[in-house]
Amino acid sequence: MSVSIPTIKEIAKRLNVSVSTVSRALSNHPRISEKTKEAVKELAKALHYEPNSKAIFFKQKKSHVIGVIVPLIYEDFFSKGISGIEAIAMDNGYTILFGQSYDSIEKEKQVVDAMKSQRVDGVIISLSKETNKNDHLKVLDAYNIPIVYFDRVPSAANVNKVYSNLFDGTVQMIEWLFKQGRKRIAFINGPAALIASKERLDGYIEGISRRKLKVDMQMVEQTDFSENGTHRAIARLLSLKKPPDAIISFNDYVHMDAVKCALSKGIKINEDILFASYANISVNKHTAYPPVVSVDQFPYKQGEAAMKMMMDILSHKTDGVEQPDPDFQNCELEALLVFN
Amino acid sequence: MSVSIPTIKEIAKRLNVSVSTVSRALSNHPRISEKTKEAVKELAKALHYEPNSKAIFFKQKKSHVIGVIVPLIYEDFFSKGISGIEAIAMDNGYTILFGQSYDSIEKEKQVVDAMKSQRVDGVIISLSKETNKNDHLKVLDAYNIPIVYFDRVPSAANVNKVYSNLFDGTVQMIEWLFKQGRKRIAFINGPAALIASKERLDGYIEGISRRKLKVDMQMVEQTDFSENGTHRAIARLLSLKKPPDAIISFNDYVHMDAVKCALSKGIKINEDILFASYANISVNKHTAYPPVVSVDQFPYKQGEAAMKMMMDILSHKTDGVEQPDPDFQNCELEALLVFN
DNA sequence: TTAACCAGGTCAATCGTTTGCACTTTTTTT
DNA sequence: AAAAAAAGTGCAAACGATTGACCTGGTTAA
Repeated sequence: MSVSIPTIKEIAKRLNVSVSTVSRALSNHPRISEKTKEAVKELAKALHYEPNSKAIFFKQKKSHVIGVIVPLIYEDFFSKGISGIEAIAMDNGYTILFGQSYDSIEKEKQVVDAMKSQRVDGVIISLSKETNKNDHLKVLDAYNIPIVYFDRVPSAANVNKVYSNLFDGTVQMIEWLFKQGRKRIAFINGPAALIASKERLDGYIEGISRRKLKVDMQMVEQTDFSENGTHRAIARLLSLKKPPDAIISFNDYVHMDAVKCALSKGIKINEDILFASYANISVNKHTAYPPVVSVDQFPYKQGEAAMKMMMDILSHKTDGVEQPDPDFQNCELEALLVFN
Repeated sequence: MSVSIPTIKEIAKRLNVSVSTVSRALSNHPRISEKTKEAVKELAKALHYEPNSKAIFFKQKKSHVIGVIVPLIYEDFFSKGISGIEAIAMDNGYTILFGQSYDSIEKEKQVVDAMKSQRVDGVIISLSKETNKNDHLKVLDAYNIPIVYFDRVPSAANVNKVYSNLFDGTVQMIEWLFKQGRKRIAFINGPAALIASKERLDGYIEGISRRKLKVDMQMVEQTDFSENGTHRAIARLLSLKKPPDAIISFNDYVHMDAVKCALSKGIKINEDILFASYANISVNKHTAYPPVVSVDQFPYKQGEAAMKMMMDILSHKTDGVEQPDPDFQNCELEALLVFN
């Protein structure tokens, strides 16, 4: 089975040259003659030599590994985000070290520590729910590990971040619903504590106001994301004297629960009431009642953008030297409407 | 910003002892006096010293990193599997290096190479679709990197693998449907080339036969997983003189498409026809028409089992020494019925 | 008294690779 | 033909931590 793994030493010995010559030959150093280079490369290939990245990265203080931390990988949004991150990483010869926070700060810290101890070159993170602080990530500073925040970003300005503009997307969605002739647009928001809720609500208010209509808070409900919570919200909306003719759900899960409840009350989905949502799961196209319109945040693209930003930061890092004035990057992607 | 990262050397210098003393003090070596140990540990804490795993792993030829390769992370099944893997890894001080094959052998090779070059301690892999060979993983042997196959396992016996028994699960599902009084049970299978299709079909045939009924291949349809493919299958089943009173779909995606189509033909879901499926997505509980019964493969548990197996293999690996007779582990988990 | 022993350390090699510097040969320039 | 430049290599240190072998000074047993 496992014969000893070939090293640069082995090649040097067999060719009767020094290890430094081999090292330089393999990296195409100009001071090495073509003849020697060829001999070395040939033998390297014959032995299936592969540089030991552990040793190299140890020496160069680089790992070519990026840590990626998300709250929950089985949320479609994040798994797609990771895919985008991974694609760009691969293209650049980087690999991904992976961790989940399960929306717990405690776990998040733990994962961050693991990443630190593995000496990743950088960390891309989507903060755990309800967190917009990033103190527990300060430890990475000491190790000079850059951080790119992704989607769930801290509010502070002095960080690198990639996120999408839900505000504009929401305004657009309402504009579109108006164009379909809907005037009583209801909104099932998430818990008020979430930044994501505030963003959406602000967009909702702006969208409604822009049409010179007054905002009716009767039309704004709230859910804790449980099926019951959503059912209560829907039930109240449907029991209004003037029930809505369009309902925007916080996300696709809420949307599905909303539809389920509305169906049971005999509502004709997307006829009596148009259902809209924020796209975050991909099964919609398979379900019987997808939302007619969604605000899509393009998680894959966001992932790509985050990794590109990371690559950029890493390439500008003057190795080992103190950064005089780190420029923080801010990438706001547009959220767009998609129709089913 | 980044002051230099503390090393063992730094501690030694400040305490005027040798690096070896520091190293031993930190690892609680009996030869070091309590006094020295305490002094060292105290300073280490004060400086926020953290061992450089790159250096350690380089020296010890261990990385404490496990490579995990799955076809598609945004398939619920795999993201849950990864979560299970990650949980056990965390508990054991391991981290996960992550890669997707996108069901392409080419990509799979690429990822395997990346893992190899990162010198992971082991690889857990779910093979890309339609592959049950593992030749391209042989390269890992040369580096003595153990492999645990997960869910999509090769048919060869001399490998470590974890998978679930779909055959039994399918038989059980049919038994249950019979108990509900259903006698005309149809089955929408996947492409014949897939092992997963064969497993299910075998279970189906066994389940039907066990009730001393003859298997009617009219009741077995096939889909290529496209919405149209599934619609065609459903359409044909519904147009039979004796249409089915139960339909088992290959998976939840197929199930949703099937329901969508059946609805449009006026079928009362789960009344006229009971719908069953193989659980692989978690949104089912939110959808309006979940399958009444599913065969669940418990991906999270499978992930845990795979990682535990890996830990076991790693702990039995007599470091550096040639393994005389590697014992291959085989873990077949039971797939169980779940009801909605 | 002297060898034997022990506690508590230190030394130095090692892992695989990179890289600045020094050292030979050539080749070129004067 | 001598000096200078260029080309091609080798030496050895370095990265951070581990570890077997080797000191040192004191206590104990013979």
